[in-house]
Amino acid sequence: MPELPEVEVLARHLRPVLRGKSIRAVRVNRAKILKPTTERELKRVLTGAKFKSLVRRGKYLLFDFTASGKTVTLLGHLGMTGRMFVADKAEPLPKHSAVVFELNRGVFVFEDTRYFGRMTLDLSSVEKLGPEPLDQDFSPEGFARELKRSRQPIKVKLLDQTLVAGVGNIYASEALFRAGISPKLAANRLTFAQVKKLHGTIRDVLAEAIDCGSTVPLNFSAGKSDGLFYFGRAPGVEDYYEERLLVYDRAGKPCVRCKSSIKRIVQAARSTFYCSSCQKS
DNA sequence: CACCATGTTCCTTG
DNA sequence: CCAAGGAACATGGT
Repeated sequence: MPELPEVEVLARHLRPVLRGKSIRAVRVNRAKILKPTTERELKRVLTGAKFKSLVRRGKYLLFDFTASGKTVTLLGHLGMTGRMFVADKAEPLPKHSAVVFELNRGVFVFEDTRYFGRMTLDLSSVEKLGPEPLDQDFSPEGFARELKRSRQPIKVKLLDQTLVAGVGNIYASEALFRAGISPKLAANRLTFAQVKKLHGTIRDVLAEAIDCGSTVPLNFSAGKSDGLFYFGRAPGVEDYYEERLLVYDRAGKPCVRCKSSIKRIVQAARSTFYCSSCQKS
């Protein structure tokens, strides 16, 4: 599920749901998710803690709690398949519930089929992140400066979270298509005009995804439909939202702009989708 | 059985 | 120290 927009939508959903909640008990079903925090440590620090606030940074969620006068921060990351939701205590937990926080009312569940996600007290990953793409400090000039230092293909470079935080495999392809830039172009070969264009399309594509996700009725309770989907993917909402992913997972389908066939290539062991006619350089 | 999947980190190589 | 490439992590869908 998770690139920046999905995580942002999740944060907006969770904030009011967690307001006023305290942690009665912590259950850990898969300690690997806590790394490098230990199960003991997590329980010691968070049992009895009261939820204060939630901030998204890149694809990470930072939960602040107050525990015996002090603030403790819990860092969450959804990995590839993670989900977080608050449900009634009586509801059956999904199969891969890695960590379950029992609240004064209900349970806060971190579920992750592939267990690539994180729920930890170690905040070091967040310190390495680049600027927030939707904030002012993400400037075309700074972006250009960083791109100049790399010879990697631009698509691969966009996945580097120290360059800009929150862009993932789907929106990287989408932003490049909108900018008309080839995913294979070396980062340091982009013209400043291209950098400015890409800077804009990154912001646009992420902002639109957030808007779109924010208006989808959300139901994060256990079960299949948790409401967090990419553009146009939510079952039952096709009627409301036009398909917004213009290239991702559209190999062989006609380009929305020029009708030529969308290509799939592999870069850094990940799929890249693009239009070889609209994205020549 | 084969291949694919929204992400990050660790290890190696240059 | 740095950039870059590749494997590893674990499970499920097609």
